[in-house]
Amino acid sequence: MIAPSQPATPDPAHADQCETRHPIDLEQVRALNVSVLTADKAQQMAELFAVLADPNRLRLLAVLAERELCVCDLAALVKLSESAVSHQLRTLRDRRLVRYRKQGRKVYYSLKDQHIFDVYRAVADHVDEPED
Amino acid sequence: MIAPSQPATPDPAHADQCETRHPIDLEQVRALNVSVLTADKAQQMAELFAVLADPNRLRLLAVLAERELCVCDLAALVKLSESAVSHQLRTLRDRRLVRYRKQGRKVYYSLKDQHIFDVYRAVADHVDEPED
DNA sequence: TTTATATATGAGCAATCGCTCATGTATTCA
DNA sequence: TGAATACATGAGCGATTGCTCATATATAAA
Repeated sequence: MIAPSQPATPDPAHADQCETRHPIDLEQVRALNVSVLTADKAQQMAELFAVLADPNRLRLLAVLAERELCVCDLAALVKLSESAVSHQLRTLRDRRLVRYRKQGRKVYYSLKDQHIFDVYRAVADHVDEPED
Repeated sequence: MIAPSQPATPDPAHADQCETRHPIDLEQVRALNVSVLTADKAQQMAELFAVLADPNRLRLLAVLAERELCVCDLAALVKLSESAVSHQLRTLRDRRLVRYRKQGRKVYYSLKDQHIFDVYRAVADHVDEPED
Protein backbone atom coordinates (compact mmCIF):
# COMPACT_ATOMS: atom_id res chain seq x y z
CA MET A 1 0.00 0.00 0.00
CA ILE A 2 1.78 3.10 -1.31
CA ALA A 3 5.34 2.02 -1.99
CA PRO A 4 7.85 4.29 -0.26
CA SER A 5 8.33 7.03 -2.83
CA GLN A 6 11.38 6.37 -4.91
CA PRO A 7 14.02 9.08 -4.45
CA ALA A 8 13.64 9.98 -8.14
CA THR A 9 16.93 11.11 -9.55
CA PRO A 10 18.93 11.90 -6.42
CA ASP A 11 19.06 15.65 -5.99
CA PRO A 12 18.00 16.75 -9.48
CA ALA A 13 20.28 18.91 -11.61
CA HIS A 14 18.39 21.88 -10.14
CA ALA A 15 20.81 21.84 -7.18
CA ASP A 16 21.74 25.31 -5.94
CA GLN A 17 20.02 27.68 -8.28
CA CYS A 18 17.14 29.71 -6.97
CA GLU A 19 17.25 28.69 -3.36
CA THR A 20 20.71 30.00 -2.60
CA ARG A 21 19.37 33.52 -2.33
CA HIS A 22 18.26 32.86 1.23
CA PRO A 23 20.14 29.74 2.26
CA ILE A 24 20.02 30.22 5.99
CA ASP A 25 16.25 30.40 6.31
CA LEU A 26 15.77 27.40 4.05
CA GLU A 27 18.16 25.37 6.14
CA GLN A 28 16.04 26.24 9.15
CA VAL A 29 12.89 25.14 7.38
CA ARG A 30 14.52 21.94 6.23
CA ALA A 31 15.74 21.20 9.73
CA LEU A 32 12.22 21.71 11.10
CA ASN A 33 10.68 19.66 8.33
CA VAL A 34 13.04 16.76 8.70
CA SER A 35 12.59 16.60 12.45
CA VAL A 36 8.82 17.08 12.37
CA LEU A 37 8.15 14.95 9.32
CA THR A 38 10.74 12.38 8.37
CA ALA A 39 10.36 10.44 5.14
CA ASP A 40 9.37 7.44 7.22
CA LYS A 41 6.69 9.29 9.11
CA ALA A 42 5.32 10.87 5.92
CA GLN A 43 5.06 7.34 4.55
CA GLN A 44 3.16 6.10 7.60
CA MET A 45 0.78 9.05 7.50
CA ALA A 46 0.19 8.61 3.78
CA GLU A 47 -0.69 4.95 4.29
CA LEU A 48 -3.20 5.86 6.97
CA PHE A 49 -4.82 8.52 4.78
CA ALA A 50 -4.87 6.04 1.89
CA VAL A 51 -7.08 3.71 3.89
CA LEU A 52 -9.59 6.54 4.22
CA ALA A 53 -9.29 7.54 0.55
CA ASP A 54 -11.94 5.20 -0.75
CA PRO A 55 -15.68 5.93 -0.66
CA ASN A 56 -16.66 2.31 -0.03
CA ARG A 57 -14.30 1.97 2.92
CA LEU A 58 -15.68 5.23 4.33
CA ARG A 59 -19.20 3.88 4.00
CA LEU A 60 -18.17 0.71 5.79
CA LEU A 61 -16.66 2.75 8.62
CA ALA A 62 -19.79 4.90 8.74
CA VAL A 63 -22.11 1.96 9.34
CA LEU A 64 -19.64 0.27 11.69
CA ALA A 65 -19.74 3.48 13.73
CA GLU A 66 -23.43 2.81 14.31
CA ARG A 67 -23.15 -0.83 15.32
CA GLU A 68 -21.24 -4.08 15.07
CA LEU A 69 -22.08 -5.94 11.85
CA CYS A 70 -21.18 -9.13 10.01
CA VAL A 71 -19.69 -9.22 6.51
CA CYS A 72 -22.94 -10.27 4.96
CA ASP A 73 -24.88 -7.39 6.48
CA LEU A 74 -22.14 -4.93 5.58
CA ALA A 75 -22.33 -6.08 1.97
CA ALA A 76 -26.08 -5.55 1.95
CA LEU A 77 -25.78 -2.11 3.53
CA VAL A 78 -23.12 -0.66 1.26
CA LYS A 79 -24.39 -2.62 -1.76
CA LEU A 80 -21.12 -4.34 -2.58
CA SER A 81 -20.36 -8.01 -3.16
CA GLU A 82 -19.37 -9.94 -0.05
CA SER A 83 -16.01 -10.61 -1.64
CA ALA A 84 -15.37 -6.93 -2.21
CA VAL A 85 -16.36 -6.19 1.39
CA SER A 86 -14.11 -8.93 2.67
CA HIS A 87 -11.19 -7.48 0.74
CA GLN A 88 -11.91 -4.01 2.07
CA LEU A 89 -12.23 -5.30 5.63
CA ARG A 90 -8.84 -6.87 5.25
CA THR A 91 -7.21 -3.54 4.59
CA LEU A 92 -9.15 -2.03 7.52
CA ARG A 93 -7.99 -4.92 9.70
CA ASP A 94 -4.38 -4.64 8.53
CA ARG A 95 -4.40 -0.97 9.48
CA ARG A 96 -6.11 -1.83 12.78
CA LEU A 97 -9.09 0.44 12.19
CA VAL A 98 -11.53 -2.39 12.98
CA ARG A 99 -11.68 -5.36 15.30
CA TYR A 100 -13.61 -8.55 14.74
CA ARG A 101 -14.97 -11.51 16.62
CA LYS A 102 -16.15 -14.83 15.26
CA GLN A 103 -19.51 -16.19 16.28
CA GLY A 104 -20.51 -19.38 14.56
CA ARG A 105 -19.84 -18.94 10.89
CA LYS A 106 -20.34 -15.22 11.04
CA VAL A 107 -17.64 -12.67 11.76
CA TYR A 108 -18.73 -9.48 13.43
CA TYR A 109 -16.72 -6.35 12.75
CA SER A 110 -16.67 -3.18 14.78
CA LEU A 111 -14.79 0.07 14.93
CA LYS A 112 -11.51 -0.07 16.82
CA ASP A 113 -9.57 3.15 16.32
CA GLN A 114 -11.48 6.05 17.81
CA HIS A 115 -8.75 8.56 16.93
CA ILE A 116 -9.08 7.80 13.26
CA PHE A 117 -12.84 8.03 13.44
CA ASP A 118 -12.43 11.50 14.93
CA VAL A 119 -10.46 12.35 11.82
CA TYR A 120 -13.24 10.86 9.73
CA ARG A 121 -15.75 13.08 11.47
CA ALA A 122 -13.61 16.21 11.12
CA VAL A 123 -13.45 15.70 7.36
CA ALA A 124 -17.13 14.78 7.22
CA ASP A 125 -17.94 18.12 8.83
CA HIS A 126 -15.45 19.91 6.62
CA VAL A 127 -16.95 18.85 3.30
CA ASP A 128 -20.33 20.16 4.43
CA GLU A 129 -19.01 23.66 5.00
CA PRO A 130 -19.73 26.13 2.21
CA GLU A 131 -16.62 28.26 2.88
CA ASP A 132 -14.67 26.72 0.03
CA MET B 1 -8.99 11.57 -8.89
CA ILE B 2 -10.85 8.56 -7.56
CA ALA B 3 -13.60 7.91 -10.05
CA PRO B 4 -16.98 7.65 -8.36
CA SER B 5 -17.06 3.97 -7.42
CA GLN B 6 -18.95 1.99 -10.01
CA PRO B 7 -22.08 0.39 -8.51
CA ALA B 8 -20.53 -2.99 -9.36
CA THR B 9 -23.23 -5.44 -10.27
CA PRO B 10 -26.34 -3.70 -8.94
CA ASP B 11 -27.44 -5.45 -5.77
CA PRO B 12 -25.42 -8.66 -6.08
CA ALA B 13 -27.19 -12.03 -6.16
CA HIS B 14 -26.63 -12.10 -2.41
CA ALA B 15 -29.86 -10.15 -1.98
CA ASP B 16 -31.93 -11.25 1.01
CA GLN B 17 -29.99 -14.07 2.56
CA CYS B 18 -28.29 -13.52 5.85
CA GLU B 19 -29.50 -10.04 6.58
CA THR B 20 -33.19 -10.80 6.71
CA ARG B 21 -32.83 -12.23 10.18
CA HIS B 22 -32.97 -8.74 11.68
CA PRO B 23 -34.43 -6.59 8.90
CA ILE B 24 -35.76 -3.79 11.04
CA ASP B 25 -32.46 -2.85 12.68
CA LEU B 26 -30.61 -2.98 9.38
CA GLU B 27 -33.11 -0.64 7.82
CA GLN B 28 -32.45 1.75 10.66
CA VAL B 29 -28.72 1.54 10.12
CA ARG B 30 -29.11 2.00 6.40
CA ALA B 31 -31.32 5.03 6.94
CA LEU B 32 -28.72 6.55 9.28
CA ASN B 33 -25.91 5.70 6.91
CA VAL B 34 -27.58 7.12 3.86
CA SER B 35 -28.49 10.35 5.60
CA VAL B 36 -25.14 10.76 7.33
CA LEU B 37 -22.97 9.57 4.47
CA THR B 38 -24.46 9.65 1.01
CA ALA B 39 -22.52 8.16 -1.89
CA ASP B 40 -21.76 11.68 -3.03
CA LYS B 41 -20.40 12.77 0.33
CA ALA B 42 -18.34 9.60 0.66
CA GLN B 43 -16.87 10.43 -2.73
CA GLN B 44 -15.98 13.99 -1.67
CA MET B 45 -14.41 12.80 1.56
CA ALA B 46 -12.43 10.11 -0.26
CA GLU B 47 -11.06 12.68 -2.69
CA LEU B 48 -9.95 14.88 0.18
CA PHE B 49 -8.23 11.99 1.96
CA ALA B 50 -6.63 10.97 -1.33
CA VAL B 51 -4.88 14.32 -1.54
CA LEU B 52 -3.30 13.58 1.83
CA ALA B 53 -2.44 10.00 0.90
CA ASP B 54 0.93 10.76 -0.64
CA PRO B 55 4.14 11.22 1.36
CA ASN B 56 5.53 13.90 -0.94
CA ARG B 57 2.38 15.99 -0.76
CA LEU B 58 2.45 15.65 3.03
CA ARG B 59 6.05 16.86 3.05
CA LEU B 60 5.10 19.82 0.90
CA LEU B 61 2.28 20.69 3.28
CA ALA B 62 4.65 20.30 6.23
CA VAL B 63 7.12 22.87 4.93
CA LEU B 64 4.36 25.17 3.72
CA ALA B 65 3.04 25.11 7.26
CA GLU B 66 6.33 26.72 8.32
CA ARG B 67 6.43 29.46 5.71
CA GLU B 68 5.42 30.61 2.26
CA LEU B 69 7.75 29.17 -0.40
CA CYS B 70 8.25 29.22 -4.17
CA VAL B 71 8.21 26.12 -6.36
CA CYS B 72 11.95 26.11 -6.72
CA ASP B 73 12.56 26.19 -2.98
CA LEU B 74 9.91 23.54 -2.37
CA ALA B 75 11.64 21.28 -4.87
CA ALA B 76 14.95 21.75 -3.08
CA LEU B 77 13.41 21.12 0.33
CA VAL B 78 11.53 17.93 -0.47
CA LYS B 79 14.17 16.79 -2.96
CA LEU B 80 11.88 16.36 -5.91
CA SER B 81 12.14 17.72 -9.45
CA GLU B 82 10.47 21.08 -9.99
CA SER B 83 8.15 19.43 -12.48
CA ALA B 84 7.03 16.84 -9.95
CA VAL B 85 6.46 19.60 -7.37
CA SER B 86 4.50 21.64 -9.87
CA HIS B 87 2.26 18.66 -10.60
CA GLN B 88 1.73 18.02 -6.90
CA LEU B 89 0.97 21.69 -6.25
CA ARG B 90 -1.66 21.50 -8.94
CA THR B 91 -3.56 18.84 -7.10
CA LEU B 92 -3.17 20.81 -3.86
CA ARG B 93 -4.44 23.91 -5.67
CA ASP B 94 -7.35 22.04 -7.26
CA ARG B 95 -8.41 20.83 -3.83
CA ARG B 96 -7.91 24.35 -2.42
CA LEU B 97 -5.44 23.26 0.24
CA VAL B 98 -2.95 25.94 -0.82
CA ARG B 99 -3.08 29.47 -2.14
CA TYR B 100 -0.48 31.15 -4.30
CA ARG B 101 0.67 34.58 -5.39
CA LYS B 102 2.89 35.51 -8.28
CA GLN B 103 5.85 37.80 -7.72
CA GLY B 104 8.02 38.35 -10.74
CA ARG B 105 8.67 34.99 -12.27
CA LYS B 106 8.34 33.19 -8.99
CA VAL B 107 5.11 31.81 -7.56
CA TYR B 108 4.85 31.69 -3.79
CA TYR B 109 2.66 29.02 -2.28
CA SER B 110 1.22 28.95 1.21
CA LEU B 111 -1.20 26.89 3.25
CA LYS B 112 -4.84 27.83 2.80
CA ASP B 113 -7.06 25.27 4.49
CA GLN B 114 -6.45 25.32 8.24
CA HIS B 115 -9.12 22.70 8.89
CA ILE B 116 -7.31 20.17 6.74
CA PHE B 117 -4.02 20.98 8.37
CA ASP B 118 -5.65 20.25 11.72
CA VAL B 119 -6.48 16.83 10.31
CA TYR B 120 -2.87 16.51 9.17
CA ARG B 121 -1.69 17.25 12.68
CA ALA B 122 -4.13 14.82 14.29
CA VAL B 123 -2.80 12.00 12.13
CA ALA B 124 0.79 13.14 12.66
CA ASP B 125 0.23 12.81 16.41
CA HIS B 126 -1.58 9.52 15.97
CA VAL B 127 1.21 7.70 14.16
CA ASP B 128 3.59 8.62 16.97
CA GLU B 129 1.44 6.89 19.57
CA PRO B 130 2.57 3.42 20.59
CA GLU B 131 -0.92 2.20 21.52
CA ASP B 132 -1.36 0.28 18.28
C1' DT C 1 -21.46 -37.43 6.28
C1' DT C 2 -23.29 -34.44 2.86
C1' DT C 3 -24.75 -29.94 1.71
C1' DA C 4 -25.29 -25.18 2.35
C1' DT C 5 -23.77 -20.87 4.40
C1' DA C 6 -20.37 -17.19 5.80
C1' DT C 7 -16.11 -15.58 5.05
C1' DA C 8 -11.23 -15.28 3.19
C1' DT C 9 -8.06 -15.06 -0.43
C1' DG C 10 -5.26 -15.39 -4.88
C1' DA C 11 -5.17 -14.19 -9.78
C1' DG C 12 -6.07 -11.01 -13.00
C1' DC C 13 -7.90 -6.87 -15.26
C1' DA C 14 -9.28 -1.98 -15.96
C1' DA C 15 -8.60 2.34 -13.94
C1' DT C 16 -5.79 5.56 -11.51
C1' DC C 17 -1.49 7.65 -9.64
C1' DG C 18 2.97 9.93 -9.56
C1' DC C 19 6.73 10.36 -11.75
C1' DT C 20 9.94 11.79 -16.03
C1' DC C 21 10.67 13.98 -20.23
C1' DA C 22 9.60 17.23 -23.63
C1' DT C 23 7.64 21.38 -24.42
C1' DG C 24 5.09 25.80 -23.69
C1' DT C 25 4.58 30.38 -21.41
C1' DA C 26 5.75 34.37 -18.69
C1' DT C 27 9.12 37.28 -16.76
C1' DT C 28 13.74 39.08 -16.06
C1' DC C 29 18.27 40.20 -17.48
C1' DA C 30 22.01 41.19 -20.78
C1' DT D 1 15.63 41.70 -28.96
C1' DG D 2 17.49 37.39 -27.39
C1' DA D 3 18.90 34.22 -23.73
C1' DA D 4 18.00 32.52 -19.28
C1' DT D 5 14.99 31.57 -15.37
C1' DA D 6 10.67 29.96 -12.93
C1' DC D 7 6.88 27.59 -13.50
C1' DA D 8 2.98 24.84 -15.88
C1' DT D 9 1.38 21.10 -18.49
C1' DG D 10 0.54 17.07 -21.76
C1' DA D 11 2.03 12.43 -22.99
C1' DG D 12 3.32 8.31 -21.44
C1' DC D 13 5.19 4.60 -18.49
C1' DG D 14 5.56 1.62 -14.37
C1' DA D 15 3.35 0.78 -10.11
C1' DT D 16 -0.74 0.46 -7.32
C1' DT D 17 -5.76 0.03 -6.47
C1' DG D 18 -10.31 -2.09 -6.17
C1' DC D 19 -13.04 -4.84 -8.19
C1' DT D 20 -14.70 -9.75 -10.13
C1' DC D 21 -14.33 -14.51 -10.47
C1' DA D 22 -12.83 -18.82 -8.98
C1' DT D 23 -11.66 -21.29 -5.21
C1' DA D 24 -10.51 -22.56 -0.30
C1' DT D 25 -11.88 -23.08 4.57
C1' DA D 26 -14.75 -23.40 8.54
C1' DT D 27 -19.12 -23.89 10.69
C1' DA D 28 -24.00 -25.19 10.72
C1' DA D 29 -27.91 -27.68 9.09
C1' DA D 30 -30.00 -31.82 6.99
